Amino acid sequence: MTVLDPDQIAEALGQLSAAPPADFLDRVVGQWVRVAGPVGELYVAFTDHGISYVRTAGAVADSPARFLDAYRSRFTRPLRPAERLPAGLLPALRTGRSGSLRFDLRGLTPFAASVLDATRRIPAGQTRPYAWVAREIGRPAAVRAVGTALGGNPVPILIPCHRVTRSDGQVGDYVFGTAVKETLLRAEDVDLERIQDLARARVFYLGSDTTGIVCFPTCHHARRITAAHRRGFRSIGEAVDAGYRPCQVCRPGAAATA
DNA sequence: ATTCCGGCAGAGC
DNA sequence: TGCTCTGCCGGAA
Repeated sequence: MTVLDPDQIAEALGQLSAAPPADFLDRVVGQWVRVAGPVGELYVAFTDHGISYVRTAGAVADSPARFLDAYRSRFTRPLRPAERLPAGLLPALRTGRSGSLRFDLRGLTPFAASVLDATRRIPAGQTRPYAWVAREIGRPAAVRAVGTALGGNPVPILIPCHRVTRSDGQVGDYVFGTAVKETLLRAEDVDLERIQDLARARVFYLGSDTTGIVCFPTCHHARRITAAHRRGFRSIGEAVDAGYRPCQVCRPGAAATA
């Protein structure tokens, strides 16, 4: 075995510190930008893997310093100002469709990651219940845990947890408060009054008697049902008993086991 | 309508 | 480790 000379070691270390990889900074410290969003401005943090953290910048109290502090306490690392925006960020904010965005969601538990993955698939202008998310990810009884996971969504607005609402027709809670959740949904043309009117009548699903398909009220297909053929249901079981089957697009309930 | 528990994942101790 | 508590809920009473 060769014993290394201390001078050789020092020289080797010197070379290490003198020649870091060109992208070293990007790998260790993320960047942040402030951009216009649907509810005022947003702070957006990202790494070379994708967008990692989003907060609103609307309130006076939500200063850049507070954002940077919040980021540091959650990720235990700093941010530096970005030179340019993450690809696709502005179109995603404009359309509410974040399908092509890259996210850096390392650090989430597998459960939380699957919750966000299901949530991401809810189209703009539509809503799904917490219980729907739970069922989609194969944990139908983890309804409350879904709410907890969404409460920790590091990238709200972009991964649209505001589109997850309560089964009883109420919008439910939200990181930035129920009022902001309502504003976001109205901006996407969700008719909250109609949903609540239906809920008051104990209607949580809508079917078409011409197709025999039953949907969530905000499903793209439900919006096409003409009034004369529209029928409301209190539960999927009630709809199935009436000869309807759940829509395969919005998947409002377990498909009939033929 | 309201209230009350059950289910469950994760954080904190 | 294991135990306890809490939380963007749901459904039954």
